[in-house]
Amino acid sequence: MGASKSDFFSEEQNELANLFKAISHPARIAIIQYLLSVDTCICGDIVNVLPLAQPTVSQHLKELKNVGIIKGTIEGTAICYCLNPEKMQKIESYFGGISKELKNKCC
Amino acid sequence: MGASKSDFFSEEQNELANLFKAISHPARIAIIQYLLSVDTCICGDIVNVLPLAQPTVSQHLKELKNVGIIKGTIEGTAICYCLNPEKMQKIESYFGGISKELKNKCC
DNA sequence: TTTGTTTATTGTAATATTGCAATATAATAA
DNA sequence: TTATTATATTGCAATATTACAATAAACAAA
Repeated sequence: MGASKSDFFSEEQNELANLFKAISHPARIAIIQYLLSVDTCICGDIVNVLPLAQPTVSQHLKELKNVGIIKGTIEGTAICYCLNPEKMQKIESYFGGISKELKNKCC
Repeated sequence: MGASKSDFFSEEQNELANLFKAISHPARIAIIQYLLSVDTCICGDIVNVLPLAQPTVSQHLKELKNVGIIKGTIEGTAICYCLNPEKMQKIESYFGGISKELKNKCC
């Protein structure tokens, strides 16, 4: 058989996996970096920054939005995108927690 | 056409994407959690913990090893697996850096 | 209204991932 | 040597992801 036995794993494990899947593509990393590089939220021009067609970028943005990594607010014809600081901090904490636990061990 | 225009993205972007891809599967999250839950490195019994066949687990372990998230040392017939604290801290720092930068902005 | 602009959705082809049976490899024990 | 045990590799079928052309939807301006 193939792909994804997610039923056998916990909801938490699947959620974490989905979160990391959202940032497991170079185009989506590039989107995050671009949103970081500009001072404010950005309206519109994300498509022009990436070497991908508009529907593809739209899809990538959707995936980032689905897991809460970015937020988009409608601004007339355009949509303004922003990184979600809470989510970033949550991911940081997740790995911080792992690091902390690992300090009590040795290999 | 399909899948992966990685040539158009930077090496750093591809590396980050690959790192996160390694932890974007519930089985691999489960492996990380299991390695955290035991006090020492674990020799062997990872296969018994997961609802997957031995070759599948072996594959998942390989992917985690490839990006440096776990380390495996040969111990007689078995192999002892450990999480790599340096890698965990590096990921934590990555998101810490993002969080820090986001504090100077507002949406 | 029509036109232009921006983003989303649909459909589909190309590619990648997942899972496992079968098999191979490597090391130890008898 | 021949088991036995533990892990890795191969090959392949099932499924998921990626990319984009075509189209749709939503809104503003003329």
